[in-house]
Amino acid sequence: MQIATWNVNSLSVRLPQVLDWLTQNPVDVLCLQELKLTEDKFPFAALQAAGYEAVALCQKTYNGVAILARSPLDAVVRNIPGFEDEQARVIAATVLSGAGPVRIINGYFVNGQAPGTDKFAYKLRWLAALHDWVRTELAAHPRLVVLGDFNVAPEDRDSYDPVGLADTIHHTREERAHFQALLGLGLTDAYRLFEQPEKSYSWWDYRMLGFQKNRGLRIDHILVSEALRATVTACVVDRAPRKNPQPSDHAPVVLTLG
DNA sequence: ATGACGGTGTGGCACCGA
Repeated sequence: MQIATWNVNSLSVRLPQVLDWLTQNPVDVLCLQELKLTEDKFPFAALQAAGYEAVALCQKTYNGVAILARSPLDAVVRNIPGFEDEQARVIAATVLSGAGPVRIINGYFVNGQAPGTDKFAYKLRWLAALHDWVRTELAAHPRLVVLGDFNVAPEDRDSYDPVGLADTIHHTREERAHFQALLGLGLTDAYRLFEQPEKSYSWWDYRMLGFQKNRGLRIDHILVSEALRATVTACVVDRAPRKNPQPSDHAPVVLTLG
């Protein structure tokens, strides 16, 4: 079973690339972030023609998340229960697999702009609410995957310039503590279960030849619960779509379960 | 210190992302 995450930075613009990628990478589940469209514009028909059902939480212009799957999606939850939020950032669903159901929580985590801003305070509140909700989800669904654009570089090796960017957004102690708190619930960063290339990232700035110079951050993550951990056989970043014309600034991350 | 690039909206630029 393969489960992938990809921040597409506008599904309207990137739909042809998503369909092309799915043809080359027929994963069982693809989780998308930054759809930037309303539900009436969501391409349900095109995805269904490609073999995928979809559930989405949409918002005009900003945010928006979706789960695409080859098998039926069940028990859908939109946003964090009990956390008032005007922004469309989370969708959860259960997918069936041969080995049993897998619970998926797909998040477009708050960016946070800069420490000290209202947006940063919102990011920390949002992360705290997510943590509490993930604990209850994990209790109900032992086979759990939490994935998406976390907007956190968990460690110095996840940043092209950990010294120059120390204590700036994605690199702060508070954000990293929240990431560690998620791991503390019994989740594992699947990417780090394996030897990976040095300086491997999932996002590169559009400006200043960021991708060509590999000035990036690893901020897109896939966390797996204890019950799934032993079944993980691979986790990779697929840099190929970042080389497309008109690419998203993020690359997909792909998890393989044995 | 700033902006660089790209997407969206009802625009002639501003806002946002990371």
